[in-house]
Amino acid sequence: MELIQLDPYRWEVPQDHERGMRVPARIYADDRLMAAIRNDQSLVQVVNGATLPGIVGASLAMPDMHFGYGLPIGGVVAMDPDTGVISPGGTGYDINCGVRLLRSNLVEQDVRPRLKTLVEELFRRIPTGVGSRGKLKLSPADERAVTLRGARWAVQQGYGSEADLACIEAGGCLEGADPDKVSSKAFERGRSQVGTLGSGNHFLEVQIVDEVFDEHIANVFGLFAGQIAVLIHTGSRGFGHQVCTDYLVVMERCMERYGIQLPDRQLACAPFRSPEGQDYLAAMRCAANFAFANRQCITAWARQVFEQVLGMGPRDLGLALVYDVAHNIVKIEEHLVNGTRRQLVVHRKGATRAFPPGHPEVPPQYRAVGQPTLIPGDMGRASYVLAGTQRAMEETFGSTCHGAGRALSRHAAKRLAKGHAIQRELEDRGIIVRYTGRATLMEEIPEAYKDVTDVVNVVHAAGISRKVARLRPIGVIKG
DNA sequence: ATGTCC
Repeated sequence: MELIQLDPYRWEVPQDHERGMRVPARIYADDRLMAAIRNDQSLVQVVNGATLPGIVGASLAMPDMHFGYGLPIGGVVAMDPDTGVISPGGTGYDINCGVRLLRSNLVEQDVRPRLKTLVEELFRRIPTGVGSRGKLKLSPADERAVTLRGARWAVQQGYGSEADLACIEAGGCLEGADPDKVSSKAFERGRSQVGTLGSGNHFLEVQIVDEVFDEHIANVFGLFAGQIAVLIHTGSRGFGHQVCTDYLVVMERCMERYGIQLPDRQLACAPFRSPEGQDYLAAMRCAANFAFANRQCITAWARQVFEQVLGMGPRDLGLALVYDVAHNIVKIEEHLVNGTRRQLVVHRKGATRAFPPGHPEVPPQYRAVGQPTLIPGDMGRASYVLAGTQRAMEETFGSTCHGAGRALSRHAAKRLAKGHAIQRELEDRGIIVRYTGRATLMEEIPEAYKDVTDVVNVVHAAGISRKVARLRPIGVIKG
């Protein structure tokens, strides 16, 4: 297909009517990242996204893009609510997979002597792995409350504070969730999974702020070089997975009736205003709220572990929430399209909201500098804190990348990891790792990922977010 | 990502 380089960081596949494209596809990458993308199936997927009814602007892909279900991971598509569709594959299986960052009053020498104990206690207290079950015993009524109230439910149970809620995307609770649109099977799978980490690239890391790129914004976010921080990466576990599974079936059944034809059945979708579309939206919001509550509970336990292991009180620790972002979600947002304010159905799938300075949805304490945007990398290299920009608002519906992005398939990663003592190799570099699944650790070997620094440099240079700080892991727990 | 095939 035709792929035109617009500038050093932007590429376009022009609208091709024969392919059914309604808009162009646009990809953010430099030459090196594009070399990996060019012959990848994910390029076909971002082009396929351009065929979705009602799509506005362009089908977008971030530099961490890689192959996913239907749309690439790293994709952003925005639809007109009156003429467009909503697509479960445009959000992904792990609804509201996301990340939250806690800052602290600590520096490395405060934790290094107790680091092994700290990581072991975090691992003991926070359930990890596929099928992991938490210590919370929820009644069906409790679980419904989780889906309606999100992180607020967790705070009301004593897990964290009101101050935390102010530092979560959407306040940790999406309006319009309807548990009656969620299957009993999803509720059964989720019942024991609030407050669990899961598997794959999900993790809790103890990190050090390794380099500050923007002193002013870092200061506003409460970050400084040498500081200890905690990054928590998890989602809606089996609950969201089941919601996605259920609604893919619903959409596949109704697409023909709505006269929707697409190049890939994995893009299954329904008109946004249809009953099926609205039901998915309400169920997706339940799963998003489940994930916000999940991260909130884990946060409370992480704080307790720090207090016990370091023998410090909460005020001295200062483990305050910097921010919590969703990576896989559908949001109804207002955007300027060719000079006109419009409500749009924004699908972010492996992409992060990056709202600019002055945006009303950025918490007041950060509003002058833009929304904190959290980019987890692999467990051996780094993660980043970025800030949202006006250019993101103008070009990417206020979105940026979400992580390093896989360079190797899980199978290829396992093959590469054979013969590596991953845990020991990381420990030799001062990174303590505790994990549940050996196979997962192999799939997550740092070399399986693109270098998150390359990805972040592209979104920074393209102007769709601004580099604030780099963090490096010293303690990791994984599923 | 996921009770990694009910």
